[in-house]
Amino acid sequence: MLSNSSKYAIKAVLYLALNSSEEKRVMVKNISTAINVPQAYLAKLLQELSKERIISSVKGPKGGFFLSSLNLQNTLMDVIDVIDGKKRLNSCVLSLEKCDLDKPCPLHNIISPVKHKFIYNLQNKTIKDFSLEIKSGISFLPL
Amino acid sequence: MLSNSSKYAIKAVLYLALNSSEEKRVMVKNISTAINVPQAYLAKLLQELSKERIISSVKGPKGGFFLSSLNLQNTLMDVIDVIDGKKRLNSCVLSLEKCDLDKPCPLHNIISPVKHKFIYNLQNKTIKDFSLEIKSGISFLPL
DNA sequence: GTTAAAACATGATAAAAATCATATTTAAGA
DNA sequence: TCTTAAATATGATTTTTATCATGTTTTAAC
Repeated sequence: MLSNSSKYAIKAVLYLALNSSEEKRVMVKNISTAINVPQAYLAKLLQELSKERIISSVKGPKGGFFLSSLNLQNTLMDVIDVIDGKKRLNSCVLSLEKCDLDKPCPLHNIISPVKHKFIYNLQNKTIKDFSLEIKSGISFLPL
Repeated sequence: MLSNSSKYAIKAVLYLALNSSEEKRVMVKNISTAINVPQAYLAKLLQELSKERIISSVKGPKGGFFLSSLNLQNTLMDVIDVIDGKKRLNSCVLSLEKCDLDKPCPLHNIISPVKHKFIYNLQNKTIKDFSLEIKSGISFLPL
């Protein structure tokens, strides 16, 4: 469903949503220990996200990664799209090309409703929305 | 969520449910072309399922794979367990160890309800149930 | 301007998943 | 009993994913 890379990227982005700002940049090292993801690997992921303007960064001393208020308007689907590409999430559980409402595969009806809700949320809730939920104790970011 | 291997295995088992019987065995070659999966790879998967008694087989000429009436009582979860192991489906979307009802991760509430429904169906509907649904036109097995 | 701290770029390695190949065993049928 | 058709067993190869390593560029602070 989601690649490891996407999971890492989501965790990192949510971490930044909670712990960074224009003025308070965070460096890979700190993010990686906080969310428990190998540093060099995470660095690569963050660079991709940065290149696609999903997150922000500044080089040099006192530099690091952060989310601008514009970045906070992105969705987790934007993150996933950059890391996994668009196809992965949208394909049928059994990877059947021809599976659709008219000719649903045997697992379609079981999984379809959840998946749509899942995708709907991923592409409609902003990163800011998620961070607010975490701040208010509705959800959590354990390691 | 499901590995490619599991998807292949599920397709093969459902194919057998519809097209085989104690007397009418089907050989890998025919299954593989029917469900569009590489023959040698599928052979390996079927052998694992056979060893675990999820499906039945006889060697030699006129041999092949089939589902006994006992086999038809198995569930797709049995298939998945053999191919992917038990952990894969049950883990959190973000692979967070500590994600649970008490401390749900940000995606937990979005995906949890229907995932449970999915898993419930996988382990409670028999392969026979699925084949009946296909026979009655409720669901389909395209390629 | 020199130094140092950070992201950025690129590529090498390792591990896992998917795929292919080949020899062995079993059983039917002549 | 011999041949042949099938599954079975085993392992090699390829591809993808995950991980590691190292050099380059940018920028703050002195």
